[in-house]
Amino acid sequence: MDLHTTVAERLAGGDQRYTSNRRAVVEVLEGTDRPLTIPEILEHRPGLAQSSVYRNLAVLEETGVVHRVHSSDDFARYELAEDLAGHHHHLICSSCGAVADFTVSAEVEATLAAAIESVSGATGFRAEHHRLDLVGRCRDCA
Amino acid sequence: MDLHTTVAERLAGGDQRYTSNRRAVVEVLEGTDRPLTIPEILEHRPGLAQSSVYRNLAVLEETGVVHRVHSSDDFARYELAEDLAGHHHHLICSSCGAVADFTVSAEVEATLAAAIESVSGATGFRAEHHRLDLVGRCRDCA
DNA sequence: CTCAGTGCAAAGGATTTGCATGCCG
DNA sequence: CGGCATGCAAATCCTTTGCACTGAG
Repeated sequence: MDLHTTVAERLAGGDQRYTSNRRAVVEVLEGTDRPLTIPEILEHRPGLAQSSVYRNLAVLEETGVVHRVHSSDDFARYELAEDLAGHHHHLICSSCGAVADFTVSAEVEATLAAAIESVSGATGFRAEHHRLDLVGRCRDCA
Repeated sequence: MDLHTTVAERLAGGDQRYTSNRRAVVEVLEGTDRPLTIPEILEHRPGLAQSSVYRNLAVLEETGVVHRVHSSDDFARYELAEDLAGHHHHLICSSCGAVADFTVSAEVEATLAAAIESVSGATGFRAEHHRLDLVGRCRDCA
């Protein structure tokens, strides 16, 4: 299924429109392999108003189209939701806040999933998903 | 080795003093099983000045005594560094931002460590540590 | 004495919101 | 037409900083 069709349907399910501004944001996120900050998104589409990007990302997050990532700096980062971009993890630079994607083998994921399952049952916490991040120094900051 | 002795030494190593305000912050973090926000720390020690807590937490973080945790809300949370409080993971509520601690078995940790090792080699990223978080709804928000 | 630490108040800065306008449905 | 989306600017709010004062060494 086409990404934009899926996004349009997901927005429609939340009584939201797939406007050109929202499509622009999705296209920017579609064309990258790491989460982007709002300033970075604005660099890709200089015509967009900052406040609209903030508002549209909020709508897209509520609708399950994008996902917000917190790093070590003051900027929130956004990426397409996992069911749209695939399950992956993040390398987070503790110095500059840069974030890159990476994946691990299916066996490791299975081990994780099993461990998480047992934790959920024991705590009354209803897990939606897990996050495995690597924190360290990126090549530039090393 | 006593916690406060260790903290004092670690601060001294960074040419910092272990003042009563800093000790108060460490004592609050010592007496909890989850990361705390600055407002929460101030509730435990109403006499402290907010700006001093911010500044002291910054010093304690640079010295490797405490660790900053980002959640889903706008508040940074702080806990004792892993080598002081033990390696653990976080349950993060996607609704209210609450954070709780949990641990997984040594086997799972070993699997993770091996997977992380291979990723580090492949990317030029120098990993300092990993973060495995569970995101979902806490009991109150479920 | 000296200088890091402290407290108060003011400033910073990412993010949010009010309001008038434009556009999709 | 009606209501959501948009853009600009102003407001929010966690966090940081300037500055004068205090206290430990």
